[in-house]
Amino acid sequence: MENKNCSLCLFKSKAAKNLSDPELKQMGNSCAEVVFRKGDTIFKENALSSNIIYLQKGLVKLLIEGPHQTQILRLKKAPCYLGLPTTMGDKVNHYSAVAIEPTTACFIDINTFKNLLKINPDFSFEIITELCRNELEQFHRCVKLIQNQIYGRLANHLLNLSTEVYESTEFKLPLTRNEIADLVCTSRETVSRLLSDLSKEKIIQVDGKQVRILNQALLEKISDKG
DNA sequence: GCATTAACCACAG
DNA sequence: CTGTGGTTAATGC
Repeated sequence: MENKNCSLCLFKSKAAKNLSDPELKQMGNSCAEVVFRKGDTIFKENALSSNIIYLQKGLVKLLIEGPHQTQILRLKKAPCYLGLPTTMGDKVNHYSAVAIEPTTACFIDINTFKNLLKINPDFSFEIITELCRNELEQFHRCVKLIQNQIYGRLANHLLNLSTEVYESTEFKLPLTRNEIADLVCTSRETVSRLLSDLSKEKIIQVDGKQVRILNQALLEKISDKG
């Protein structure tokens, strides 16, 4: 494994910007950069985990086995850390991560990471902030899934892709209809139907996986009231 | 009752 | 992998 020089990294996380040169060197010595193709598994549920993963580039889905089927927990876009809860919280992963676009990730040894948390409070502060933001997002998503109807949940996902992930009103769906269903908790058929309904209503334009949002205001309304 | 919502099944591109 | 149609169960006026 070749040692990385994290000081020179162009994709340094907000947290890592607080690390001193020696600390970055320490991280680089126990860190491996790995490139994943679309569909590659980054880490797997129930496998032993001894690394914190920092996503430099790319897009990832998090999956967990539910009682009936696989549940897509959420999408995560770089730059971000992956597997903090699952690596710090237990010895084995409680969920899997799969790249859904070409992705570059750094695997940081957990002991090195823990040590950096202990010796650099500014670094720790940023990590905690990221974790807290995540938890808030989870809470909102949870309530939305439970209380909104499917129209609202799907509209919410489309808006999320548009505003958070791609930052454009036009984008290519990174998931199949089936996966969208697993993410917003419905059936594949319903996703198909609702997408064509939204298209008939001129709220979005759909061509295969290509989507353009035509009426964002209305989509937001649907996402709220759902 | 009657309407709506959404899942499940089947079948065709 | 998708889109559609039929059927059906649950829920709400």
